[in-house]
Amino acid sequence: MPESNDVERCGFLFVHRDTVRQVTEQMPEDEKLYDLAELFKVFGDSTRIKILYALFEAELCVCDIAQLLGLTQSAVSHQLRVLKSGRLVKPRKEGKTVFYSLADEHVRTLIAQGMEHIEE
Amino acid sequence: MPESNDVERCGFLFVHRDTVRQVTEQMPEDEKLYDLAELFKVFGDSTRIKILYALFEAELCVCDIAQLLGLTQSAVSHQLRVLKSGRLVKPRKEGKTVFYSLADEHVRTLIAQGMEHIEE
DNA sequence: ATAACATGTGAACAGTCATTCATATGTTTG
DNA sequence: CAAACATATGAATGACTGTTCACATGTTAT
Repeated sequence: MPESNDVERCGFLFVHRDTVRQVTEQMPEDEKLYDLAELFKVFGDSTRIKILYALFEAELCVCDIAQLLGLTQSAVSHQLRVLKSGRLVKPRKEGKTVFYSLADEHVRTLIAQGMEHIEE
Repeated sequence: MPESNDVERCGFLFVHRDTVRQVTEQMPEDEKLYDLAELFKVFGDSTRIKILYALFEAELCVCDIAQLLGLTQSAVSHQLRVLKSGRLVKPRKEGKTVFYSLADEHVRTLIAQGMEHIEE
């Protein structure tokens, strides 16, 4: 943690005090920023992205996802846990099998937006 | 890496061969999925999110960002490098100081979409 | 009840990452 | 040129993460 005394100063901020105020007023609370970073962290793994893409088309059980993507059942289960705790997918239990599907439409929009940035 | 012989099979995929086809046809190439994950990884850190939020309001130099967010100059510089290589911010050199600003509007949209998901 | 099956989970390991510290690069000023 | 300043960078460290392996849990069928 840096000193609270402003050891570092380049002089620009003193000229634009209103900018400082705007930034600090607009900035969300630390907890929200942390949560936001956590959300993006969930998208930040190619295995999880693959799983989400698979669920774009249809509800699938753990075993299906594993086969379809060439992954271990255990790996898929671990990642579904992460996706579930991020509220990106939701489970539906039917006997001994569990079907997963996208939790809401934000998932599609976010991934689509990301793809746009990649492909520009 | 799992066996190519399908050791694991739960039987559901055989019933819906068209679903398998849909998923595999719709799935982007591995490289694109990897790049997409890389992009989200850049958003997946609260320090970088803070920096982006600060740049929402105004173009800022490294020193300004450090002061404004209570971070080390070195830490900010390292993170700006990550943000720059992800094409989320762009630099503008003016003498010895370097001003950074958002690279395009996707940044705002993506963060806004993420916030929506958090706050729902 | 026992066996077969689908999924969940904990420990362990290797790889990745953010921060700090020291220092280098490049620019302006005296 | 030398000193001051803004920024960049490389190495080191501690923390976190994804996968694998072994096994536990819970369900269905015989």
